[in-house]
Amino acid sequence: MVKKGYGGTSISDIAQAVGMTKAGLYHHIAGKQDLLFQILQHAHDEMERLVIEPAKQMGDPEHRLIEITRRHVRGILDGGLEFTLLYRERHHLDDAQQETIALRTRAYLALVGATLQELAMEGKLRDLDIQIGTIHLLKTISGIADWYPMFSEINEDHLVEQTVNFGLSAVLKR
Amino acid sequence: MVKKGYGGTSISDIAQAVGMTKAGLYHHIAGKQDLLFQILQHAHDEMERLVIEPAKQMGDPEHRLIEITRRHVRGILDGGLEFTLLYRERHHLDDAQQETIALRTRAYLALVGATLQELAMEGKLRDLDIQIGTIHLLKTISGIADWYPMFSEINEDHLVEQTVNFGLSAVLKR
DNA sequence: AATATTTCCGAACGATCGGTAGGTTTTTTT
DNA sequence: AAAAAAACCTACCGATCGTTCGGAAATATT
Repeated sequence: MVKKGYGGTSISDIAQAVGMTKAGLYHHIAGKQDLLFQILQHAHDEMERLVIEPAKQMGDPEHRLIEITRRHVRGILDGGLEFTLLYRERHHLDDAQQETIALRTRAYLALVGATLQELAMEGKLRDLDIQIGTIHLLKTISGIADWYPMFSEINEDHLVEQTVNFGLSAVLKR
Repeated sequence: MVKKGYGGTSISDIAQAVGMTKAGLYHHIAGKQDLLFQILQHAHDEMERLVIEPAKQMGDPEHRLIEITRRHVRGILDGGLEFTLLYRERHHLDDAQQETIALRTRAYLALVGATLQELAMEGKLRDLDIQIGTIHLLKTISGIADWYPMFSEINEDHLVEQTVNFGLSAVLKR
């Protein structure tokens, strides 16, 4: 589904991938739409466990921003968050499900936004629009999931550090 | 198709959108797959006309980078390049078509990469991996198409300048 | 060993998919 | 005004879609 999209992936495809029949698979899922919802919920669960919670422990906003970037990129590379790619298929959900996902996404955005705000008050931030900076920062990170499979010769640790530097340089005075 | 994806958009949907029947539409297109190919080709045509050609006229690499960013973002906001979003549906094409699109994409990437290389030789570039920096830069820009519809209250000129600053700060010593 | 529960499958459903054949209407060319 | 070409439609094709049902295996519980 990551490769071929929601509409391009049939229930038969999924069933075959897990070594089952369609009917057998339907004993475990409530439907195709709900499967997508569960996947997105799981992705957010992992995001909170591996990125948000650890980051919230950090008092210093600069270190927090570095930690968020590092852990988020690492999460994508480890494949655990790769289905963040399915986030863009959220329009296939019903309104209530979309709202649930939107809330969790906005919470993550707010965390990064608040961190930039703190940095601004410490005088460490460049003269930039915090909202736009926040989104650009997160797009740079989440975008890795889009292109990294095509450039897999790049060393993972190297990519993590380069991304941290790229993001920090973009928003911090340095 | 931008909203619902290639697989999620039927020929009937498209026909209805242009006020025609399926059979009527088929008088103008060779098939669904070829329609996607033509759209991507057109997007690249526009990209070359509105972004690449003007940028190639500029001798100074810093001004060239600014021009590329400004024109690419402007192109997205003007909607003419919005279907860059369909770029991620390229796996629905056959191998030959995919290669054609990949070549044109790589050419754009190479233009930005070469510009960063020039900046490096002028000593204006930060200590960064040019390949990764290039991709991050272009992801920041093209990513706008993903989220701007959800934040359409942001002023367009403001977004353009903020994006130029974000990108330049990320890669240039300043 | 008997029973209950979970897991899975074969077969089929109505709906929709991309695509086509043949003919009618509209427009352009002469 | 006649002829040619382009635009468009109705009706249908086989294939596949998501989903369901009744029952068969397999597993767990007693």
